[in-house]
Amino acid sequence: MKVKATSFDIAHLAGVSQSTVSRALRDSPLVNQETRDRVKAIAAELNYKVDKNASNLRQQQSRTLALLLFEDLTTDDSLINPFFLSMIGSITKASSLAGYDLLISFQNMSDDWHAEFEDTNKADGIILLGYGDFVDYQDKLSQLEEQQTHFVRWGAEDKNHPGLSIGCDNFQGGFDITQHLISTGRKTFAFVGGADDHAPEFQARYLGHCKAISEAGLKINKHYQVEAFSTENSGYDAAKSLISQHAEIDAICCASDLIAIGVMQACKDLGKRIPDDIAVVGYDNIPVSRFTNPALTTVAQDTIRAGELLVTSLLALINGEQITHQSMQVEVVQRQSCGHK
Amino acid sequence: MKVKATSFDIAHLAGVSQSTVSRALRDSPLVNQETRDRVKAIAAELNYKVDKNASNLRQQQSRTLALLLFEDLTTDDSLINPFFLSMIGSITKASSLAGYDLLISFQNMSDDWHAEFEDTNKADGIILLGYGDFVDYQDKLSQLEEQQTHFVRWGAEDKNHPGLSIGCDNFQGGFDITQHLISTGRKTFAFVGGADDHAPEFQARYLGHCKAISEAGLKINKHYQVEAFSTENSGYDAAKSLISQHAEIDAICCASDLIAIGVMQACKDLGKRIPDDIAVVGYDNIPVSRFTNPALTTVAQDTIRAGELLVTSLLALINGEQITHQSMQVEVVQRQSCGHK
DNA sequence: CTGAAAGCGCTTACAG
DNA sequence: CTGAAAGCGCTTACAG
Repeated sequence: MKVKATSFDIAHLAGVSQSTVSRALRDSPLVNQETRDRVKAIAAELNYKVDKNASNLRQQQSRTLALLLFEDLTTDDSLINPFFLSMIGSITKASSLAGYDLLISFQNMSDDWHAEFEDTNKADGIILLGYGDFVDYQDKLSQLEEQQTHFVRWGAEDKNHPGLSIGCDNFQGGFDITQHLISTGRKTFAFVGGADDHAPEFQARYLGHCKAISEAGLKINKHYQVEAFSTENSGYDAAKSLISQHAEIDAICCASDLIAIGVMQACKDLGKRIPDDIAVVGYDNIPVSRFTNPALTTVAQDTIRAGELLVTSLLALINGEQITHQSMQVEVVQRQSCGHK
Repeated sequence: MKVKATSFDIAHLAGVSQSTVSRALRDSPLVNQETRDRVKAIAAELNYKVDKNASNLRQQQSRTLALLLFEDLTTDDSLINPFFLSMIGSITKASSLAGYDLLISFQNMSDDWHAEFEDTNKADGIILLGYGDFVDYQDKLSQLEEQQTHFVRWGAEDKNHPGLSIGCDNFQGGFDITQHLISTGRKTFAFVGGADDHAPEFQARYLGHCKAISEAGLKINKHYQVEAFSTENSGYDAAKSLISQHAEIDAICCASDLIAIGVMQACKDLGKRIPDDIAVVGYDNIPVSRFTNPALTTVAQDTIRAGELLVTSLLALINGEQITHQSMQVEVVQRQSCGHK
């Protein structure tokens, strides 16, 4: 087994006290420059690294953030929503930039709530990501708040929901893309994705969608909204029955790109041409959306920015600053699936 | 600020010593059952959680694994290969099952090598994931080995490469899928994806591909192999020039599904029908491969199993057991892009 | 500018 | 079965 050097070993070799070693390594101005250099040189030579457990224990902080991902919909690991994966990437990057490590944990709603990361001093704060069932969620959030855990959540704001959330303007996104569809002459709109309060993000997109329709003087038909959670399969199944029952639909707004990919497949299997017979649009602008056939028109959320915002807000919270809900802009990305030329 | 209970607080309330509290909480048989229950009850009431920093420091272990992801190809966060995302999922699951937390870090090859996770006692071992440039990689691996860091790597085995690796049989995968293509009557094969020793996984797939071709008595044409790294764009660009120069090609094997998606797009843009004019097959069986149009024939790697294997092997290594390279089986998944009916 | 000392909150030999 | 004590490896007031 390898035996690690401690600050005492360095002190011994440098002929100074251990406290001086500790100060030198942390670049304390209290230490003579020459001493500092000498200590650092020896530390480098011994391949010395500060023991984080000791340092964290002493400082009562971990310089670590925990990212909890919820995805109750499925037990299949491969179905992680690519949008969240982008978020994982940007969150990881943002926390590393801030000098924090990132613990990650996938959880089912049904799981024991693993949010003891902060309680055990393994993390200074928690980021929550996921479109799990929001109603179940609520309780757990309250619990976190009660324990005075520092956390931020990606998602819709909700007056009566505890904690801080950062999210995109889902209502606006649903509105914008639907308006775009209307401007290209579509008349009969369907929406695939849950629109109840169990999935507030999807609901907001749906409400924006509806607003655009009524503003245009078109009719909203309740039967044209069908439930789906964010997987290709779920979208496929939902669209198949929807379209076969309602041949008059000429545009489908999907609550996510994953759903849209399934919906497009269903259209093809039913002999509907996209976009000639029917327009299909998504939401998220996941990487593959440019490569579907036809390329998917969708709503982009800036995941880079989102990751940064999540991390900086959480850090602010940890530092005791006052933070409020933030809503980010969205943008319609026009491709071919809507018939846009 | 919340003030956390310590084991001393519990000791006080339970009327026992702090050492007894510690033992009781760890379910030591040394402690009287009744005392144990009482201590636990009080701990639960105070919402007490063992301080991991203190506990880890004392035990000189962290019960944490670090997952390092390399992806040098791009600075765009959204382009994380979905295959790796599946792996992240299964690794997270496997480590949580083993009672370990998971630190995650995306790194560029150019980065300072962050593998001090183990040196700082933040992690007991490291899992390396990524198809970065293997030649650069090599040095860093040697360094890890020198420092006696515990690590396992996802990927091809390489005689002269340091450390333990777990991977799928890429050669066999390349062989099997090419053979399948041959059996459907294709004659002129191209391969899109790097085939040099900078990307040994891709290379192995290519070599398997070549073996199948020569075994069938067909001709291998060097010009039909073009470089690409694992993104849709890269595949698209590679295929566009390949196909326009060599109209005779009737089958393209891609080193990854992402590449294949780009290749399919290029085929379409050039007016080639898939699979009628040209067959396209991928590698990885990422979730979206079922939803491309036509659905992509590909090679499946069992990511669930891979994640488990990676974690259990690493833990064995940490426990000082002797471990050797493991190669997992692959399986051809037949869909429509190869012309299979 | 430097050192001796206390203490972060645990776990675990050691003694009874 | 239980307690007093040492110690994991740091950081940082305190004193000089």
